[in-house]
Amino acid sequence: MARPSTPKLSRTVIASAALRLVDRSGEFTIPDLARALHVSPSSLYNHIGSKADIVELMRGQAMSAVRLPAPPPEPPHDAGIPHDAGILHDGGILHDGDAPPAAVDPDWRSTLRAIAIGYLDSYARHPRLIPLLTAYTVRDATTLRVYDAMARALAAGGFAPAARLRAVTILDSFILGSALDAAAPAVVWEADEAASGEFAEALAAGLDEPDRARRTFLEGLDLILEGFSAQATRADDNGAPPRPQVLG
Amino acid sequence: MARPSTPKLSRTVIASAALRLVDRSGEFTIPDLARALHVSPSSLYNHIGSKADIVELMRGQAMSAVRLPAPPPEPPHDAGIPHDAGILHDGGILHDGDAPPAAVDPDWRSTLRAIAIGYLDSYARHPRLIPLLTAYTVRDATTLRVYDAMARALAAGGFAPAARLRAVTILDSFILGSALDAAAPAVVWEADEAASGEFAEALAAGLDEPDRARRTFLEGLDLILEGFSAQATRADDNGAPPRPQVLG
DNA sequence: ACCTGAACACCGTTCAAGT
DNA sequence: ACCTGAACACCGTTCAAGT
Repeated sequence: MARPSTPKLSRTVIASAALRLVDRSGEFTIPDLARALHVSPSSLYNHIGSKADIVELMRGQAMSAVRLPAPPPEPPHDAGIPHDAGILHDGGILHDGDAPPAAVDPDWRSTLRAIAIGYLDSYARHPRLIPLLTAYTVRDATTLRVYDAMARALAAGGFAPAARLRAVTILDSFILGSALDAAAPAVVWEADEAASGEFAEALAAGLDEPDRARRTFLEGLDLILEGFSAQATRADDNGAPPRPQVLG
Repeated sequence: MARPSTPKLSRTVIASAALRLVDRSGEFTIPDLARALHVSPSSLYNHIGSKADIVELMRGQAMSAVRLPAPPPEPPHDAGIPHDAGILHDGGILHDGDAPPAAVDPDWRSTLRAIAIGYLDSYARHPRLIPLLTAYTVRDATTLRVYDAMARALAAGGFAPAARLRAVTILDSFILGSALDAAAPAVVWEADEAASGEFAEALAAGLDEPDRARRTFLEGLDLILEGFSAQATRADDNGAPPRPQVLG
């Protein structure tokens, strides 16, 4: 049986099987993967170029679960579309009501927050994948979509391009770092190390709090978002006329 | 020449050579490492247990460069520290004052900032090492020292144990994430992907700003520290005696 | 176009043998 | 105690051969 009439493999099927192996054991090898797919190792190379390729496929699969607010419908430049698009609300700041041109999201902060949480949750669903992702630069289109959604929300909040890049980077760094922390408990406390001290005390008090990683993430996220709001307001006070601008 | 009178290897020498390989190429193999040390591969196993062992040694070596504020001189428990008992409560958890805050650091925020920057810089000196570190849980004593220094500064700022753990975790996550971002540019922008949009605009504006990664890190760090200060002040207002407040 | 088996270069680790 | 060479099981990748 050399070539089956209907292909046994596809990039999607390979990525799913690899992700299952990683979820279970934290790693995967080509022979393992081939075995899980009832296929010979060399068969995989009809669909992928290298093992690193498979890692990128897994990244895409994990990220495709992030739900994003609908991007603005790309209006032709004469459109006076009443903007209310699929934006998430959970009670935040309101900006004054004169309608500026581009993407208007009066609740940009809640939008940003929802994206960040969805982004973290996608990682959290596959904790053991995360270390594998850190070795490579992102080329995955799905992940870029997430970045773009964050950038859009920030633009709506008045962040100029350079400030926007810094803000996305700050969020991305914090999210990835938090995912790593959640994946492997950051520290193994070994009794003989130093059983006293302010950090030991902190560990004793908080380490087995249920949902610790996620609650800590939310606290940090809100700290950062609060800072962004302050930046936006400050730029506002400086008198940027129609739209608040956080300057580069 | 089986056993030389003076050993050719040591854990330190192995770690240094491995770190040099990683700095140069982003990876290391046992044969490569042996070659760099003019030694046979099997010789290494007289000093280390496994390849993962070497990674931990490299982590320790990288972290040993972090300069920390001197820890308090461990006073005997009758020491007459004038304790102004400014323990504050956090989220309803009341910490009574039977153990006075050991170190009174009126400038806890600057201290924390200095530690965080030193921590990031240690990573930044060995960017290609970072991905290798994410696969393992920290057991390295040097790294624990850094956590402890951060916890001490936070305690001086009035953070109760549980809040202290959350704050250390937030900082650690952000620092590691930032180091990863600095190590590999977070995104390769490929022209055919989507050459327009708010994120593309941001990349165009800011991607080749000199020192981008570090400046972005500092901005995020100050955002987080500002948030910590606000938390401390808020807890203060809830009825604890006033504490010195440092503005950044 | 897609699967297979054989083959290759390479890796991490072990171990008996040497001093 | 510490280095060596030989050996082992295993890995990622290639490729001619089959349909």
